Order: sequence, then structure tokens, then C-alpha cells
Amino acid sequence: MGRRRGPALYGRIKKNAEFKKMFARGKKCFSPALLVLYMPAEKMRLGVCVSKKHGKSVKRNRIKRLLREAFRKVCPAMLRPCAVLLIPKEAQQYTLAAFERGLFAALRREGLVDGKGAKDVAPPAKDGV
RNA sequence: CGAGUUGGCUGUACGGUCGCGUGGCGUUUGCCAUGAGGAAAGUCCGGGCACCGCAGGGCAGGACGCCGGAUAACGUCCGGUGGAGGCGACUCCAAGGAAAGUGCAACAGAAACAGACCGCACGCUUUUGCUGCAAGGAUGGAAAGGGGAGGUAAGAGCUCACCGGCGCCCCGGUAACGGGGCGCGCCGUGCAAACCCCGUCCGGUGCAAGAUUGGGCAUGAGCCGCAUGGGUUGCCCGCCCGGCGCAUGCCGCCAACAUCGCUCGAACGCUCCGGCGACGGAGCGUCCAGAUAGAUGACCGUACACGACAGAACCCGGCUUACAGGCCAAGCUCGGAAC
RNA sequence: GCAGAGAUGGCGGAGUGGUCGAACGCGCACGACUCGAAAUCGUGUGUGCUCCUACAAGAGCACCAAGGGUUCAAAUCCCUUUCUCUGCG
Repeated sequence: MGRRRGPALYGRIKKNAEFKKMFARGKKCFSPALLVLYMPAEKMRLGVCVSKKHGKSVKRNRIKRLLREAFRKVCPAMLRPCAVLLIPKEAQQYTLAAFERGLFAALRREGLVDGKGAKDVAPPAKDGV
């Protein structure tokens, strides 16, 4: 499946059991825009959790894309591989900048990311490490 | 020119860098192709497909309901009929049966399968009651065909013409129905989106359906049941029938987050033919998402009416609902101006 | 995705088409009892608009998720929409 496309930037969390494990044992950190759950893992992995409370399907899809894009931008700055679960908070509007800033701030507080500003990381020049 | 009616189309576009799903080539980097909607929605109908007792019968239940046609089918669509609304183009209508039966019509009112409260009037009586009548009043959503003329003591289809109703006949139409004639003084309110009657149709469950693998074979003993039992959509008849786990040996496999179902189809585009039309037929051409925590985003540039509602989940045909703006057709209707 | 159930005062929850703004219970307010409180008993208690009014009281209309329809009459029957809940891997 995805692995034959060469070294992708990050893998995805798919199994329901994994989600349950993340909720039960993952470390939590908060930011105004979203809640981040993470665990150490062999490679970078991402899961998003958007419920019906956030809106109808178009809105939910939009939120998921923004979360993935924010993670894609922050990902190269990560110091060690983790499995990360992103849960947005309910809001009137969801913007990429808010998610990106929130995610970066939360990860820096946990020491998973070096201290440079989030905006400098933006173009992930090459994806082969 | 203004106002309006009906039907239909479109609903950001192009380029660059990075990123995502699927398919192909390479298989080290990567490259190429392709990638949401008219409603994908609500799940309100109708099918296909799949499985279920082998699906047979009856009852119950449900849906539909002017007529004719289209269709795989429909509660949809088309063309008519009747009714309602609009000056009109046109729009809307669950539109069979109330003399098959049952039921309901509260309150008000004298009376709502039925009549006399007020009233009107001749005569008797004259405080009042008897008798005749149902025009007017009053109640009500509904009051005994309608409103005129004659008639009468007062009145009444009592009589007459018109309208309405019912029955019969003739003509037109496939039919619903329309037109005309004759007869009957009129047997009668509303509700069947109350039960119901008549006609037509329907087995159930739904891709979380289901199929493949998850073990197979052999041997051994055990437990439950052996029919007043179990299975079978709600019920009855009918129909079908043993089930469960354990130990040992050999082969197989690591397991559910798998594979298939999963997208070529009542498909789409163009042209021609038949039909008023829905639609049908023929020819040529095209391949157009198949995800499974669920793929379309970020940034930059250009253009403009600055982009609405909104995201496939087995697939089709409809209905309903949401929707910024733009365009087209019928050159259709009304009003104004000019000629 | 598919299937099903429901929405009635502040809350729970009844309500065969007809005097239904709507039973009943919990609340809440006031009163009685008490030295005071609890318990008990009694009374009252929805919202909005209009009228009237210094307030209170009173009168009328509308509202049973929203919008239509059938009916003389709808919380109830029918259709559409919105929202909530439940089951199925």
C-alpha cells in the first residue's frame, strides 16, 4: 500500500485499538486550538480525531486537511519519531495558522521540537532525511 | 422599456512549487495518467444484486386510487378530463365509493336518521290553548334544492320558467368526460388523510447483505434432546431436523486492520428516424473515483460577475429539501411608449 | 452506511379529533402548624403580543419541535423539514 511509495514523511494511525491505546496511555498537552496526544514510536505517525460536533462532513474534511497540513509542516523539526493524535477544539473558525502555531507550541513545551519558530520550517525542502 | 410565466444549463478558470488516494511503468531516486455532486444530502418511494425458512396456501398488515400512455419498476414522468386560483401567459389538486354496512358531528340550537323556540294565519276560544304552515328571525361549519313569478287565510315544488340534482336515450371520444333531448317535484348534510367497501400491487432482510480462508480427515468417549421438542416474517396450516464442545495423530496457517463483492452500467456524448410528448430504435465514438480513521490541501501569480449549497461509501430511476450569482430558450403573457 | 424510536410548562411525564393551556409527580412562591426549622396540610405558579392600568388584577389572540394540508374543529390524522436518542461490524 503506502509503503511502496518510498519513504513517506509520516505513517498513519488506522486501527481502532491504536486509537484506544493512545487515549489510554498517550501523553497529553494542550494549546488554545487543539489537544495533542503523543507516544514514542518507531517512525512518525499521525492520527486525527474529528467528531460530528465539529460540523457536517464538508467542515470535518476541511479540519482534517488543515490538521494534516499543519503536521506536515511541523514534522521535519521533530527530534525523535512519535505517534501523534490531534484533536481540535470546537471553534467558530478553523485556520491553518492557528493549528500550526498550536501544534508547534505544544510540541516545543514537551521538548519534542527544537526551539526555532514554526514559520522558518515551512518548506520541507526534501523529504528523504 | 417595465413587470411577469414556464422550461433548461452553469455554478470559478488557467499556470507554477510542495503534499494526498488509486492505477500503470520502473522497482534506488522516481516518472506518467487520473481523482466528488446537481443535489453526492434527507432515506421518502421504486428496481437491480445478495442471502434467508426452500419461499407453498390462507388470514392479518401495508401502499396506491379521475382516464389513457411511458417505463425494469414506481407513490415518478407525459398527454388529456374535471375542479380551484389568476386580467392573462400559466399554476395547483391523495380527484374511486357516503342509496353495502358501522361510527362520529362536542358546545350552541326547538330540532343534526330529523322539526316547531320566536313567528305567520283562518276558525274555535279569546288568561290561554287547539289547529294549519314552514316564508322570515335566532343557533350552528352544516337546517330540509336555489333565488324569482303565480298562488293562498297564512304558506309550501302546491304550480310554472331558469339553474342545480337524479334516471333514461342519442351524438362525439379508446376512456375519464363533454354536448343535446325527454322524464321525475326532488329519496335526503358533512367526515372515508374514521373503520370500511371496490380495484391494482407487495415474502423478509439488507453490501455492517453475502462469498473465500479462519481448518480438514480419522479415532475415542462425554453432555443435552429423542417429540407435549427445536427451526420457520406477525399468526395458522404446511414444510424441515439432531445439536454441542473435548482429547490424540497427520497435513495447513498465523487471523481480521485480509481478499472478493467494488464498479462497463436500464452508462455517457453526437447524429438520424418514429411519436404532440414522456420515451423508444439505429449508427458512430468514449471509459469517467473506488476510499475503508475514509483520498482534492497549502503557498504564489493572472483574470473577473470575488465564488452559494455542500463531500461518493454496492449501483441505478425518481421525489423532497438546501443553494451567491450568471446564462439561454419559448420570443409566451400583461402594461406603457413610438410607428 | 443501514435500520428503528422520539420531541408536550423550569424538570420528569399522561393525554380515545370536541368545554385542553393541557392530568399527575418533582420543583418554586405564599400561607397554616412551630420558639425556629424539617415533615405535613392548603393556595398559587408557562411564554409572547395587544388592550386597559401608577402597579396588581382583568380581557382578547397565538403557541404541544418548525412549516403546510384534511376537517366545522388537530397536541392527536396525513406530508415535508429540523433536532435528539438507540441498535447493527
